[in-house]
Amino acid sequence: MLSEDSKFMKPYNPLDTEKRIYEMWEKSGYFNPDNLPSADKGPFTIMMPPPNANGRLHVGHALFVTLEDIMTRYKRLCGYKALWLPGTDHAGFETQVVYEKKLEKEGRSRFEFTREELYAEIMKFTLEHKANTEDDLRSMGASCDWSREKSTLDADIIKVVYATFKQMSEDNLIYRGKRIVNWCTKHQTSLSDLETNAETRTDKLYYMQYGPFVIATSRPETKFGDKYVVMHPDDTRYSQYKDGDKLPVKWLEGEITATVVKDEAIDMEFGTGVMTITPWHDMADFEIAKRHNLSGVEVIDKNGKLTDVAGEFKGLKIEVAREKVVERLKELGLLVKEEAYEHNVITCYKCNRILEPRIMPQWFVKMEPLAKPAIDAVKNGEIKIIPDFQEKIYFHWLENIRDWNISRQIAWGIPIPAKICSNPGCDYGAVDLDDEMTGKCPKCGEGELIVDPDTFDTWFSSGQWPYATLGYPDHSDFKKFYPTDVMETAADILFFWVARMIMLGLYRTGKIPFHTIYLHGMVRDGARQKMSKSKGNVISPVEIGEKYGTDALRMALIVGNTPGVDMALAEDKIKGYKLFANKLWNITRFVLSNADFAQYDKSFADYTEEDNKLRENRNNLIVDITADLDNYRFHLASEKLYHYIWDEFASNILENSKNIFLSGEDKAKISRQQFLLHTLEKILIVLHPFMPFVTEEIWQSLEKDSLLMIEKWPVE
RNA sequence: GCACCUUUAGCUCAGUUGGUUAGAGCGUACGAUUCACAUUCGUAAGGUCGCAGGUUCGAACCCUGCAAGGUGCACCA
Repeated sequence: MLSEDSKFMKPYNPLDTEKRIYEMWEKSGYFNPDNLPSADKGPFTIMMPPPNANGRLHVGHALFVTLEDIMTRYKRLCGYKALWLPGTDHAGFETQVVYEKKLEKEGRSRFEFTREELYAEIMKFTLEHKANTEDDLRSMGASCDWSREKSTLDADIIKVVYATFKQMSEDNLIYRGKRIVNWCTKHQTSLSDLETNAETRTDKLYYMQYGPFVIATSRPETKFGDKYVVMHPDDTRYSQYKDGDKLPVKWLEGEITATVVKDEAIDMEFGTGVMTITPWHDMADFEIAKRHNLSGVEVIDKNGKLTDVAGEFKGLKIEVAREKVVERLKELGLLVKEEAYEHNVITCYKCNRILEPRIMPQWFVKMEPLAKPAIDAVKNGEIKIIPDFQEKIYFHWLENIRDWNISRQIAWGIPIPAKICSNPGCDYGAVDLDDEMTGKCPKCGEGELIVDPDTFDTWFSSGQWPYATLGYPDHSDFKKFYPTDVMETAADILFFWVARMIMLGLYRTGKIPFHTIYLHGMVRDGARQKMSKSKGNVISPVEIGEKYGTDALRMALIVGNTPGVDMALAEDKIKGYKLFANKLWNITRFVLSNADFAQYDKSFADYTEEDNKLRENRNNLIVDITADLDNYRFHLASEKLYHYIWDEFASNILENSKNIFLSGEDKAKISRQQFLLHTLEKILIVLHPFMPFVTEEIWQSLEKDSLLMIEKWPVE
C-alpha cells in the first residue's frame, strides 16, 4: 500500500525523471544487443539515419527517433537482439554551407582560409555539434547502442568508401569525363541533379537575325562563338540547307562562318525552328554537339563572368552582359524582336542562384547497371516500401536515372583518392588509393599527374552506411547484423539516400541492405505551415520535452501520423499527452492504493466471471496491438492503447473497482486486485516503446527487481 | 508536359483486405465533481466522407472523368 510520502502522491514530473532513467538504461548496457540476457530470437537491426552534425536536432529528428526507438524497443521486448546503430554525418556540402553562413554572419569569408585550414575549422565545428546531437538523442530516449556509434568520417568508414570507389572503377562503373555539370557560382562547386531546383520565371526571349535565319534565345550573352545553326531534318522551310553547309554570317564578333546542322532534337513548332547552339553552357546543346562531334567554347567562367571570347564584354557579370549584348545587337541591326517568355531555370537548392551549366572534368557513376537490380529488388518484393505508393515514385526515378556526378569542388568532405591531369583541357583521372602514381599524364602526355583536390558527394559515402558501419566485409557484426531490417527515414530523401543505399548495397555486398523501408512525412506546425526559424513556429524537441515530457512529445508525434504523409503538430496535442502520462501515473496510484505487488500472483486463476471477461478483452487488445506493431501501424497501436488505458481501464474498470473494494465479497476483491496488478503490468510493457520514461519510472516502483526495457512482451 | 499525394465534423487527422446508426483529439455548449487525477467525469451540438458518373446485394474505401491544394521528375532555344 502507498505511504503518504510516496512519489505517486504528487503529479508525474518528467523533468525529474527522464535523465535519471536514461542513465539507468545506459548503465545497464542493454542498448548493446550483445548484453541482452534473454534474447532468444535473432538479430533485429536498424541503422539510424545519421543526423547532419551542423545544428541542433529539430522536431523532424524527434519523429525519426521516436519511430525507430519504438521499433527497437518493441523488438527488444519480443526477445530479439535489437541493434539500433547511431551515427552522425559530416554532410559535406550541407555543412560547408552552414559553416559559410556562420562565417558571413561574423563578417568573415571562407576565402580567408586555405583548404586545409577550412577543413580543420569545419572539423572543429562538426565535432561540437556531434556532441550536441548525442545529447539530444539521449534526451529523446533513443535506446541506441552507443558503443557502436559511427561517423561518416571515421577511418574505417572511409576505407570502405575508398574500396568501393576502386572496385567500381575496375568494374567500369566510374569514369572521369568532361561533361556538362550544374555549377553554382556562389558555392564554387558542381552539384548533382538532385541538388537543384527548377524555378518558373518570366524572362525575355530575343529573336535575332543570324545569316538567313532568325533564331531565338533567352541568353544572348552566351551567343559569342556560336557557329553552328541547327534545324530539324524534316523542316521543309529549310530544306534548301543541307547538313554541313557553310554560310557567311554577320554576327556579334563580326563576319563568321556558320555550319548547318540537322538534328531531330529541334522542335519545329518553337520559335522559328532554328537555333544556334552553345554546348559549353546548355544541357540540350551539349547533347546535340556530342552527337555531331561539334566543338564549343567557354563563354562564362566559374565566377559567372564572360571570358576572353566575349572580347570587349570580357569580365562582365551575366545580367550586365545580357543588357549590353542586346544593345550591341540592336546597333548591328540584328535584333528582330523581344517577347515575354515563361520558362524554367535550374537553381542551387541552397542559395537559389541560377546554376550555370558548364563543361568540367568530373567523376561520374554509371547508374543504369546499378539501377536495374535496385528496381528488381523492390519489384520482386525483397524490399518493401511503406507507404507503398512511394514505390511508384522510386521506380519512376530509377527508370529514368542519369549518371551521378560524385565530385564536389569543396574542402569539406572525403577526398577523392585519385590522380588527375594538371592540364585543364585533359580529363584524365585514375584511382590511386595508395598515392603511388606520379609523372606525366598518360593520356595527353603534357600535364603532370596531381592529387585530385575534389571531395566526394556526401551521399556517395552515406549511401554505403548500412554495410560500412557494420565493418564490411570481415567484421563479425557485418556477418551477424547484415542485411539490416528496417530503414526508417524521411520520405524526401528517398532518392538522395535510400535508393543509393539499395544500389550500392546490392553492388558491393550482393545483398539488399534492408527488407523494409518506412518513410515518414514532414512535421509541420499546427496550421500545417512549414516550420522555419524566420516564421518563429519552430517546435524544439528539447524545450518541449522539458515543458511537457519527452513521452508526451513522442505520443503526439505518433498518434494519428500515417507513414509518408506530412503531419501537423500543435502544442495542444502534446499537452494532451502530458495529461495522459499523468493519468497513467494516477492509475498506478489507485491500483497501488488498493492492491499490493507483494501479493502479485503470476499464475492466479481464480478470477470472477466478470474479471475473466475483462481479461479476455484486454488480451485481445494486446494481440491486436501486437499485429499493428508487426505491420508498422504505430499510429493505430498508440491510439488503441491510449483509449484502452483512459476510457476503459481508468474510466470504467477503476470506477467499477471502487464498488468492489468497498462492498464486494473477498473472492471478488482478490480477483479484481490480481486483475488490476496484471493489467497494469501488461499496460506498462506494451506502452513502453511509445512512452519509455514514465512506464519505466512506474515499473521501478512496483517492487520489481528488473528493468522494464528488457521485460517479455505479454502476448498470451 | 509526365508522375505521385491530399481532399472525411470549426481545426488537425484516423478509418488495417468494401459490410450494420462514419470515429478520435482539440475546440464549442451545458452539467457534475474535487471521493486516484496541478484536475477529472458525464451529456450534447456539429459531417451531401471534393464534384459527377459507374461496378456491387452493399462504396468514405474499387473503376472512370473532373476540380482544388501540394510534391516530385523532366524539359524547347
